Amino acid sequence: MKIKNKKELLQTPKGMRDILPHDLLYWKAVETKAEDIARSYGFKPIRTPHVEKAELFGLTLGETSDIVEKQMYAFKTRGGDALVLRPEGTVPMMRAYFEHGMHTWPQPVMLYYSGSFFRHENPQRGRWREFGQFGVEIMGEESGLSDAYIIHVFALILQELGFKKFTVHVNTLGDKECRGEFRKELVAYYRRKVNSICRDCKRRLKENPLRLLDCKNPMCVEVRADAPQMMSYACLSCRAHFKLVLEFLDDFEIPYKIAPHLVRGLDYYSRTVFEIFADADADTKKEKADDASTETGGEKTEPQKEKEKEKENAAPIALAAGGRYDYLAEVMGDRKVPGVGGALGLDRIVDELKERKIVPFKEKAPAVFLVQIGAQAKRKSLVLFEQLRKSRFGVAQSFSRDNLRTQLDLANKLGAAYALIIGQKEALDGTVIVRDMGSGTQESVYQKKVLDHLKKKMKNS
RNA sequence: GUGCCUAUGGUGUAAUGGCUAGCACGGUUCCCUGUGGAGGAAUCAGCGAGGGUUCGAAUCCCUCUAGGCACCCCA
Repeated sequence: MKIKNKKELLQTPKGMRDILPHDLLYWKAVETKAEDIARSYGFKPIRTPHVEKAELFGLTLGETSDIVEKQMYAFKTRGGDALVLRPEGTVPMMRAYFEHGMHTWPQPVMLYYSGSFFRHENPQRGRWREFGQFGVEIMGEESGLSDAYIIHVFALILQELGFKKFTVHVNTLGDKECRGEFRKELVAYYRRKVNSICRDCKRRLKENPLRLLDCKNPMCVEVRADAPQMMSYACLSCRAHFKLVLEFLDDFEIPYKIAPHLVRGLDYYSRTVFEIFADADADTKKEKADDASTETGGEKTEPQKEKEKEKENAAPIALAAGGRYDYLAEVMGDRKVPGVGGALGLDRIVDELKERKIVPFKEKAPAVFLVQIGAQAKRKSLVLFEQLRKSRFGVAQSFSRDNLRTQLDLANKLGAAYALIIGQKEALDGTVIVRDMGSGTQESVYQKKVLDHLKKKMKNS
């Protein structure tokens, strides 16, 4: 691989991106909200390495799964260890559970994490090669309450972030026995219909039959209508479990929909699986309509129209997803550890928030802007800066500038309530000019008294 | 990995194959080291890369690269 030009060198690798200051404020706000809620529901934070042993995922996700075969960032260390960038969060959690003997902790163990995960695939809407996930896990608890609890936490996070409407799609995959039964029937059914399904589905029939159910090809959708449903094959205990989950969801007043075709390909999944979609927001739709009506036609360029079309036709993207994984632990260790968990897709949530013009943080304008002219004044105002900051004032400054106009201009742009001006004269006689940026009125105050003076002013306003 | 579409300053955009690639926002400096929100001036900065067609290419063609969307897949 040759670097053909410098521009290419100055670009993030494919599917990777910088999160710039403005966007990072969104990220932080989302993470903070998620963290607050997770904490208040009893989850404890954990951080695991970005790198794990390659075999860990091979073992748990299946050597032949797409993820393991094609989508992992894998490399060998100088010592010859085969490592990978973590492609997901649940397996490392379970690894940590075993490594640190968490079965001796009070059960269930409830953890949350936030960080980057890596998947080497072609990027598209809401899918990056490095992506952020906030996840919660409940390990060591079999009851359907924990499934609903997890869903509730995610729903609450989305709600408090400002998503007015969302829907939880939920389904049960049964356990090893009843799912096996179901899968057999499903395969048998599709074998009979093999001539009416798409080519991909013919492949799925052999490799991953559960996936037959979520093919979008119209032909296959038709075939699916009469396909056997998991619910009819679920054993008594799985049914009871699912019923319990739904009852709790009712209690939590979470809008859910049973999605009989929602499946997971991996073997370690069992029983509950869910995905959460934000509904098209009424406000956003209205705004779009307004946009359209103000455009008296023909003014938008073709590419713009194309872009809008793309957006409108875009399939809804899951903001959160997860499920129960009662069989994961058995594959990894010598102990059965039931578990349930899921993750929020941070990239997608930030995208959706911006799309809906929801701003989950307050941009704080500084209360005070320090303006200084001349070397001596700079020293004085640095001292003042420290005092103000310690007293928890929002302070801004621009010590690299000397021009008074420029500094006031900046103070104005930042939206500071007051400008404190120290020049040669003030530096000498120990005063400071307090300028009200709203009214333009100013008064001269002794530097020693300026703190109290400002406190009073802020109180009154 | 496959298919379709796209690529012009930092951002958003304009230019029947033909003048020095235009405009808006932005950055910096100045008008103006002692008073911001308004002006004015200067300045920064671009045709993704390579090749071809042509007297002449931002524009047409090919390759590459990157991006978007979808497929695959989604732990």
